[in-house]
Amino acid sequence: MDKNDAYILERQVGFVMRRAVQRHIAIFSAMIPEMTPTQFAALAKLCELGQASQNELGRLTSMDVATIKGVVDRLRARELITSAPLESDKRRLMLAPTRKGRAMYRKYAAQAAEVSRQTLAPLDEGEQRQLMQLLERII
Amino acid sequence: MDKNDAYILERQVGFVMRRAVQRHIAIFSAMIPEMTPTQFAALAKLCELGQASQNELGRLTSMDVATIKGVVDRLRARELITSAPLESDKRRLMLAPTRKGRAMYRKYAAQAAEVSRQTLAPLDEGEQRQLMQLLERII
DNA sequence: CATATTTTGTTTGTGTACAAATAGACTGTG
DNA sequence: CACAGTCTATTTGTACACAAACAAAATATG
Repeated sequence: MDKNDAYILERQVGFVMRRAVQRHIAIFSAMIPEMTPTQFAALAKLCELGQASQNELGRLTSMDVATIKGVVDRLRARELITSAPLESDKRRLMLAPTRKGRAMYRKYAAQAAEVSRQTLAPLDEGEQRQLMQLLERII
Repeated sequence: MDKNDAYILERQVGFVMRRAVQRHIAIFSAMIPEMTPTQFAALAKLCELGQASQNELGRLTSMDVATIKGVVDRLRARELITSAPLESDKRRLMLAPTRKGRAMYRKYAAQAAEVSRQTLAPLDEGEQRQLMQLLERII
């Protein structure tokens, strides 16, 4: 293999993104030890929607069926959301935030925004916008 | 909460990066179903080094002690690497790729590079460089 | 030299993440 | 209406990822 096409782990997008996500999660759990980024994402989306089926919530938060089930189970165990089968479509499990869940969301929304700011802190504003736009295009 | 500081999940770096990583992993496992990105990373780094202790390999691939142990166990189970306690320092577990492991690495190195290309394919060359540089700065 | 500290590795527990198989409920089409 | 196909949710199994607690070995320091 030539020097020019050597596989250099540190220069692969996947590796760099993985490390960036690791740092982000570390910042998140330092700022908000009460819940994980995934749990907060699901709670936030459900608060935004008011209610949603488990499947719907999974799609909107990019979690597959098995993953969203686990997240929902844990949020429900902590009484942050409720779930009930839908009368008009018995396949679907309708979810809604509890009062406690909405309070939790309100309490941490500002902190969660701050997590994003800290994650991007090494960059100036223009670079932050750039990074976000580039990332959105490789999704 | 004001409209301007509403928490919009889709605009948070963490969420966007998580989705980008998901897409990357999907591309990887389509191109290289034989092993995971993590396993390939560990194998690639070990092939580059020739040998390394488990801890060392973990640090260089950004995996914590528990994670690297699992990855090493699976690579060893497939006889892609060997491990042996070091005589001069009995705490350390020295790892080295087997012939089979090196062959596996050689076989897939080009494909792994192609995974990175496909992940970045929506961007032109300048944008790809930009994204990589920005990501490296938020690690 | 003795012991406090650090380093390396293991174990356990929790939480994503995804594939594949299953079951029940709905929808569309003949 | 019947039934094939689709949708929703669950279950199981595998694989990261990290925290915390532990043990053994090495190193540092007094």
